[in-house]
Amino acid sequence: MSTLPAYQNRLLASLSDTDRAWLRPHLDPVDLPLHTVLVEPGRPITHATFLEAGLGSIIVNSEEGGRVEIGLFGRDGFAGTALVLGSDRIPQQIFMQVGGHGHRIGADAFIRLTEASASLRALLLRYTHTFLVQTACTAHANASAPVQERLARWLLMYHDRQDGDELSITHDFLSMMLGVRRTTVTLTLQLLEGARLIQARRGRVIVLDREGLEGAAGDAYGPAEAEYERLIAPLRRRPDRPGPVPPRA
Amino acid sequence: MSTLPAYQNRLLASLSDTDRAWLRPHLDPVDLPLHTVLVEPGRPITHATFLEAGLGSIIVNSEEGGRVEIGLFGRDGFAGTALVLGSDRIPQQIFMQVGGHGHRIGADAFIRLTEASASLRALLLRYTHTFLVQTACTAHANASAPVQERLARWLLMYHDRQDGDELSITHDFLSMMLGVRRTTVTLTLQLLEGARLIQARRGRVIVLDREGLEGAAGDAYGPAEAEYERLIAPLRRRPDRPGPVPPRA
DNA sequence: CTGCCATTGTTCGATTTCGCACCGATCCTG
DNA sequence: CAGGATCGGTGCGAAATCGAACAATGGCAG
Repeated sequence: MSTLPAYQNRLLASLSDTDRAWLRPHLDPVDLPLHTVLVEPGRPITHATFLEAGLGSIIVNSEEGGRVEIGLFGRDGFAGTALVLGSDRIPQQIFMQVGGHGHRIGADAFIRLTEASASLRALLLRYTHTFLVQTACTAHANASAPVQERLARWLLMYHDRQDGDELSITHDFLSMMLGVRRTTVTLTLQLLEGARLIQARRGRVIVLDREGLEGAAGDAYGPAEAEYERLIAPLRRRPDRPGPVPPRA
Repeated sequence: MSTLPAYQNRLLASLSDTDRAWLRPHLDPVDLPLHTVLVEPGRPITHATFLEAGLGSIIVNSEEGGRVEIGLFGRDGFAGTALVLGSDRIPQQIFMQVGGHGHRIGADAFIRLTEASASLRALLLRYTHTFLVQTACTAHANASAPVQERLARWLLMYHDRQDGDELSITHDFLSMMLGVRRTTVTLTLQLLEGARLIQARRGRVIVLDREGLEGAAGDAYGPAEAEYERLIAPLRRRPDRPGPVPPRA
């Protein structure tokens, strides 16, 4: 390997050497602490941001104070898909739900590069497609899946994009993301815990049985992830090398 | 005017003369009766289809038989956005929810043309962006809006894309689209009728008070439509010439 | 060590929506 | 115009979820 560390971001890692070398000088490393706002609703998007670590949420801020998440991404994607689609803004907000870091590029330069390189554009558009499918799955889940399935799906999506099996989240936060009451989240987490699928700790959730969770998530989990793996790259870290906390068999 | 009738389809009508002339020889007129399937889930997309009249639905066919609509389009859009994003298939189904007709173009030729003309591609991508926003609004509505708001929103989206104020739909169909029971639809329609916003007839709904409906739809209706008008063209027919049934003031 | 505060757990009634059953009304077709 | 299918309306009890209040817990700061 070279001294240049490989990108953790799946998109940057999937680029051709040519595209990557071309893009690299424009990418600024950026620290992204918890709650950093990447895109403000209705305001011009200033940067495209590729995550190396952490999680970003796309949320709708309804006027009555209700906030609902409609999509989520980590090192599998980036913030600013609208720029590739030819819009300089979106009506939703994107913020860091789990702190991390990444690389960003100014909107103007980003647009110029995507217009100039068909292969770069194609990759980012394929990612946008998978994100559209994810949003469609969210709409599907919200319409017909009970809270337990939605919650399981959400935990899986988080788990897909993080190392290890410990997820940092509070019930309160989950209740906002899913658009349900906090006490419903508490109750539902207890159900999942009773089924030995997870373990709940203060401020965190530990995934015990991933396959079980997938079963509990219903069919709203899966299509978007399959689409990502079909069109981009493996979503999760290959489990060939067990993580730092191997399950006691 | 020339003898060539103007396209009713907003996208085709928005094209530059050059793009339109270039695209025209590839467009085949196609009749699209009720329930015609435009895109089969998981199968290669064969055509891009631009509607001139009628309505298409993107739906998720879950395994338990539950079908939920995640988006809808009429002469404002087209079926096959995934082709522009670089995917040859989608996990959802697209079918005609209201019969009509349109123009279609084979997938291969369509991809070639969109890759060759940046202006054509840009328009179609902007449309894709508005559709993504629509899907996001659907996810939002499904998560937090009561049935009444979702129903009002759905009627408005239909109304936006049809001439006149009479919408052809059955309670049964609405219940599938919204993912609720039929009797809930019946009940909710009665509420809207009681508020003088609509009039329900067998197999149809007549919009009486559009502004009132917009009020009843909550904030999940609006953002997607505003985005369309900002980036593409007016969505509804201009109300400067009243329709065939002017309201009795 | 101690006190504060975010987080979690529990309870209760109210409300929405579900799931099913049944019946009447309307429309289409032969 | 008669049959048959579709569509709309109604009435239950059951389940999920809501909304609000309150207690218990754990972690961090002073």
